[in-house]
Amino acid sequence: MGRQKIEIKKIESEEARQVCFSKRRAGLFKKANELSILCGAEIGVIVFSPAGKPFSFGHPSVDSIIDRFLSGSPSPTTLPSADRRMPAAREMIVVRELNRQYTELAALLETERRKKVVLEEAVRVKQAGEAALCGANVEELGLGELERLHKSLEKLRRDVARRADQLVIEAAHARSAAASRSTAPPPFGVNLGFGRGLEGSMAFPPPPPTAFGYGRGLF
Amino acid sequence: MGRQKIEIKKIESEEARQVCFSKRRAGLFKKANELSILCGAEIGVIVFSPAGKPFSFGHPSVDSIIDRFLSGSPSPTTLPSADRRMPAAREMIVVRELNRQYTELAALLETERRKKVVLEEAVRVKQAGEAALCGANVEELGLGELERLHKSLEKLRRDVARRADQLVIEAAHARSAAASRSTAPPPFGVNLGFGRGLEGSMAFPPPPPTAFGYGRGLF
DNA sequence: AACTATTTATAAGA
DNA sequence: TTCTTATAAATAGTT
Repeated sequence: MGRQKIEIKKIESEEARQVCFSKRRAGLFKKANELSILCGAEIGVIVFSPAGKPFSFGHPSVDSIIDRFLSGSPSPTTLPSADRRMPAAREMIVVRELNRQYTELAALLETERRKKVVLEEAVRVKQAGEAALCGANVEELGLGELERLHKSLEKLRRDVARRADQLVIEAAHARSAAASRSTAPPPFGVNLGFGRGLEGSMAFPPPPPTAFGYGRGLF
Repeated sequence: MGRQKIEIKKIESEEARQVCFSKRRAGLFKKANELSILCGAEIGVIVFSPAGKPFSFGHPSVDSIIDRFLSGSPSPTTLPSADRRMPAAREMIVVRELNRQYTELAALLETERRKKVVLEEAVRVKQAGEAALCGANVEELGLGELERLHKSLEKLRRDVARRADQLVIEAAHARSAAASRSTAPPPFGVNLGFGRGLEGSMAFPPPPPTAFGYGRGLF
């Protein structure tokens, strides 16, 4: 829906995928909100981004929707009753092992990501700085080159300043960075992240007056 | 969206409301499906019609989404409500979910590592070129180095601006950028003995065998 | 993040 | 409910 029709298949470009995800998630939540208001329906939407970050929309709240759904449906997915005998011992060990590996991997990933950021910065600085640092021969440059160099230097200067700030911050929060990673402020009344207690119905500007049984009560 | 614009407020006519609900529910599910495919996101949508009838869409399945959402949220209020049903089966689901997350993380880590390799290569190339050009060694971009670089860049920028004012045009100085190359993707595979993370069950298009995955048709 | 050319979704009507 | 159609919305690609 835009400049060109696209095929509905996985977007390969990571960046494009992220952009598309943000746009369409917003669109999806808007649609859900409109449906709940227009038709007095109760709706819950949960989305995990490709990176695994959870987003949710709920009217009146995601949890109330989930509760209603679970209590109303006798869980059809559960496997045949084949493992009711010895659940605890072995299972617990496995769970713990999985948890351990998970944590380990997560830490590793975090480390790699930090390294990557530094490397990316290094590449950028080198790219732009190469000409600058080695350009003791400014006197030889023409006007066009000078203008271009000037622009890139402005940008580089900002980048470097930002990078310096980042390093200071990273140094301070290197340890706690893995745990709390909230980045975006709540666009509208939806949950961003795992935090509880902030969800609810007030999804868009006009909080639905609701004359249909469910209030905006958070339940 | 149609013959005329409508205000987003509750539709009074019962019939019109029902029609609108059907159309928009279909639209919402379609959007959810597209998002899950395009962006590789996991999505669950639950809708209760004004009459109280439940509809759901899930990729890979509503239940897996709910489970992931609940297990990811250390909430004292939500976990109990979902946990009071089938303890044994839930354990299994948790294990599967952990395994799924593990696999996902491993893939993510692999992606990051590959990127890092490419970046390292780029840095090496740049380093060689730079050393050849001016002998400067900026490999370790610590905070101190960045500060110095920042200062020198500011100065250089001023010099350039001044230089531009003189409008001295001389011979152009062309310099081609260093090329970057990609490296071979090393294999990566870790998995415990637990089959697949998820039983791609009632999903939308992926598992074509089963009927269309949305709607649980209770009541 | 903002902008548009297009594609989609959908409100009415049949 | 389903189909059609005029029009409002969403959004892909671009900047």
